Amino acid sequence: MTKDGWMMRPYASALDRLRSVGLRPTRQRLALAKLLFEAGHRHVTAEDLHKEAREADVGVSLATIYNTLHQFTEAGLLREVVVDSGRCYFDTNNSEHHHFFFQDGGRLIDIPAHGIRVENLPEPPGGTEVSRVEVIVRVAPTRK
Amino acid sequence: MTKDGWMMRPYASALDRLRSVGLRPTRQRLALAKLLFEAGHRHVTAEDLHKEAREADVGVSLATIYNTLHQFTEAGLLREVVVDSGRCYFDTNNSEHHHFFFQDGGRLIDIPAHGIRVENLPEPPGGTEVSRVEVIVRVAPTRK
DNA sequence: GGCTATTCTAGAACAGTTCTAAACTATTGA
DNA sequence: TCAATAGTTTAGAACTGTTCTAGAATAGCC
Repeated sequence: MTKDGWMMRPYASALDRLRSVGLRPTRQRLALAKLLFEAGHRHVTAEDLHKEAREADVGVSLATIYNTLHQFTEAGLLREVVVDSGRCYFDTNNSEHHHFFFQDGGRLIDIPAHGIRVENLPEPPGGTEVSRVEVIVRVAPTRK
Repeated sequence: MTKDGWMMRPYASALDRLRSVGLRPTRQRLALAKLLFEAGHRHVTAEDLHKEAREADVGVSLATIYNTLHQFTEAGLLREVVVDSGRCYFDTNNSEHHHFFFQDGGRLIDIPAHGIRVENLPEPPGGTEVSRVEVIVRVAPTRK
């Protein structure tokens, strides 16, 4: 009942990813990177990831989940998406894009950048510069 | 040092507003409506409003602030704006528009709807309909 | 191996929000 | 006018998601 079921270099790309941003590849960070990045683009909350880690028999404390998510975000591996006060989503897709957000259920879906065109943006207020333009399309079940 | 400094019908429009959405005009709701709507467009958090109420010598509990903000939102008098996980803003401008958000300090500024054009929006996922399109332009102090 | 800086952890602390049950108040209608 | 009653307010407890803390564990280096 241990870590030996895993193949020889299961963390290869996770390892590279960590190295590339200068984060020491610890057991926990490797496991989380693997969960986060080896399954296509994802939107996870800290709790989601914690649960997944537990299910994958990876011992990681919640505090470490938070630390890691923030370190990854700071390093540019993740992007924080705010759509819901009181819950924080992290997006493994760090290329330019936007989101559909399901009001109920709280699910997020990517909209590729070319799927939306924002035009005619006014100048940012004096002394500031734009750090990101975020479009959130809130959707709800069709009522009829 | 009391409520007698106020002119004869200080709540006239607040009253109308409450009546128009079918909310019983209580002392607290009238006072909050006055604070919210008689000073141009505003973005407030529950705490902000609570503080203002205290400063205006209006006795209102925090629970009532929350109740009222939600009732007003439900009634369409306010709009909830999510830009920051763990803090909730309410916007007294319920016409179509978007926002600049100052990352530091957490200040919000309206961008009139005609100041931004969102085009080329993809269809919402099956079974859902768009309930709102929100554009948040995050800005930070120019660093040089 | 041993040393040191970094990382991890459990649990406490914290912030913002919601809940609860009891007290209060506006409205109705006799 | 005065109850009756349905809606509202309140203090404080509870809850949720997140951050902090201080000690234990670990990675990287000699």
